[in-house]
Amino acid sequence: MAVSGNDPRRRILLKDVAQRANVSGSTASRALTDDPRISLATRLTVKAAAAELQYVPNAAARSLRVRRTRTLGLLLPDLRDPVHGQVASAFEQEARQEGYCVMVVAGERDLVRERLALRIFAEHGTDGVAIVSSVLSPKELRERVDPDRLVLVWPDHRSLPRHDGPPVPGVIQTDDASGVRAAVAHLVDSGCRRVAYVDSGVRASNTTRAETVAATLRSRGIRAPLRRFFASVDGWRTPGDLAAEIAADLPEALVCYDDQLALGLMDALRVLGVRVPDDVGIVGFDGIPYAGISNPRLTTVVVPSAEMGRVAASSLIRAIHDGVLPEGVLLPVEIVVRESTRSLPARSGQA
Amino acid sequence: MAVSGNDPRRRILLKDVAQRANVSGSTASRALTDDPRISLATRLTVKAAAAELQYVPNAAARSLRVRRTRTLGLLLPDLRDPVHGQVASAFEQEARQEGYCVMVVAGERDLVRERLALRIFAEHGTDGVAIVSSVLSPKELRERVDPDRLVLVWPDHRSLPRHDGPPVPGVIQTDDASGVRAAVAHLVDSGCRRVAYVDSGVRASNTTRAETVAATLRSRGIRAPLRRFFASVDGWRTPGDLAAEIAADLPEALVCYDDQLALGLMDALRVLGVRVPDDVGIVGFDGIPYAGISNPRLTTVVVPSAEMGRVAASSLIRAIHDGVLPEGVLLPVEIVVRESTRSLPARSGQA
DNA sequence: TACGGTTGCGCAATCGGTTGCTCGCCACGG
DNA sequence: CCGTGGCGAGCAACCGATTGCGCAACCGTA
Repeated sequence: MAVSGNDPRRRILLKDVAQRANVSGSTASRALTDDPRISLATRLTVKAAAAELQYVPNAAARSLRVRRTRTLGLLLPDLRDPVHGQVASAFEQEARQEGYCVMVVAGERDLVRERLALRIFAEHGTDGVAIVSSVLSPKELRERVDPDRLVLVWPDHRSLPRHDGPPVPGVIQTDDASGVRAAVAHLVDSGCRRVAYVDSGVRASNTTRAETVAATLRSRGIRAPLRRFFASVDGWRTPGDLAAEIAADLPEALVCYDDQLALGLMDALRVLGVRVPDDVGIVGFDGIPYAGISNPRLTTVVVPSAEMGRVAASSLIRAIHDGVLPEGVLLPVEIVVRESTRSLPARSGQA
Repeated sequence: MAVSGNDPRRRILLKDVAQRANVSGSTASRALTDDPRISLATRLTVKAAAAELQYVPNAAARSLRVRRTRTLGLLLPDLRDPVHGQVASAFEQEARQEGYCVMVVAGERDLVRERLALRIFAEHGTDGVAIVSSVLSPKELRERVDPDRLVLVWPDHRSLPRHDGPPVPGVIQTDDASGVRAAVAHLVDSGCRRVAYVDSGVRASNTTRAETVAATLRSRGIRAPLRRFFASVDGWRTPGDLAAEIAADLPEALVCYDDQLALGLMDALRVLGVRVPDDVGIVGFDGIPYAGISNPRLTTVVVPSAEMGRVAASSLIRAIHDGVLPEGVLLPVEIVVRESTRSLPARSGQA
């Protein structure tokens, strides 16, 4: 009565389950998907057989037929970066909860690699694609990927046009401008007038953000032109070099492109004997975990990275089901004041 | 004479390419894979047709037939953690270079989720699976996944038996013990005798590492029993609580389970007015980027995270091709002495 | 001219599920 | 007693690429 066949360790197919349950393959298939046409008794029999045999369906065969893979593509610049790690983590978690799995490619901010990634996604027939901070233009992206199955995640709206207008469908952004304004306002309120902006690099320059800094300063009655520094010029420069340039004519406060830069700068300034916040205030951007435990702790604009990933996944999945892209989202940011900036000057009671 | 069919935007199939090149589907297939049986002329024609039509092969159909997906599964605890981010990044990069793409699942140190991940990998027919620091036992893992297509990556050999023996095939580890010994030796050399070990948690306790600390101390003639602290007991405790416990009877130096813990502890100790390294020395483990720019900069045992990911991927791919698992690898670690520990007291010349 | 050997390519089966359509069976109503 | 309807299940086509086998054309040689 033992049922085990003559095969040693062949993979179990639907056919085997059907045989075990004394039904046809079609019935077995329908039973496993709870097709109402199949009687409850049969359904249970089939499921029991499947469980006993440890049946594992073949996704390739299935998706060949149904033209869906329950797979999402995620393209991001770098998995090492804490922000993108957060985004990827939340994206994957949300996707998994919805029964999707995620194919990840790190494009490394390289045009060729990113295009290749999109092609891989196409070959594998991902049901949807999410793209984080691509170096490809939104236009090109929408050409290469079905725009109805595409969400764009722009934690920093770099290279994406103004985000002040109405939300663009399928685009998930953070309210950077508000964050920058809050940061500058905080600095001005605490008595700083000579505020400079430290950008990541000349090429990847975030002009929009610098402009927001400048505009906010002007709106506070500070007319002096905004000083800008660049963390990288024509390749790379060490934080030390950057710090030296800054220390040569120290502003009262620095707004940095992101926390990583801010933290690196703090370290380099310390080497030069520049004290934070006494000699210069520093504000970061992103709110990475380490900003909360640095010495001094970093004042920063906290971006909801995890939320971005989660929203990206759920929007994408909704788009797949409904066939139409959900409205764009503009996520709020929040400034968290810590030790790297001075508190209000007038009433200098508090530390 | 225009060739364009009557279809609007149907996906291009191999059939279409074949038609365009006036050959059969089989010939088209072989031409695209550079089968030597196909004449050069035909090959070029077919490739030109494919390029013109922007043909994208259907991976599902292909893998259904050839029983290979050129996909690897990567299961790790968490994508947010800098170490795992490094591993994942390097793994993905190496895999991509070899023409494989990666399906990532974060198991969140949860048995159910990890098992589910393995099932997903099975359904999708990943050609191989890499597992980083699973909560599943190596035994169970090898039961659920073809052991010849499985590599285990254990950055911290937690829950994996001794790694002092010969390397186990398919297992990639770091030489933790050497790192710990080096760390303790450094502390003792710089004059510390009352060294304590701060573990991550009671449950996830890394007894092996604590034992190594103890053994090294003994070998240096320090007979006092090793004091141990735990970053989490029955759930969670704040770094502040932990720091308070430690500060109550301050050792001369702390060896921490990892950098994240060490950095958090430094912050909490600072709040309590404990100075590092003057009042207590601190050594971390992992060598995450922030350890190099913290204040004070953290002395730590640097683990080659990226190398682990890279080796994992290349080992796995070799296993897939050769059908047999490459030898296990024990990667060296390196202690980097920075500011969080005092330098040599007596002959304070060399580091 | 006939024949064996190459060379170049096509036919059709195949991978493993899914699904439109059909069919048998049974109960019920006329 | 026969027609009708509904229920449950099976047949066979299909998804799109790969590949074993066979075949035709063409070569050279006797």
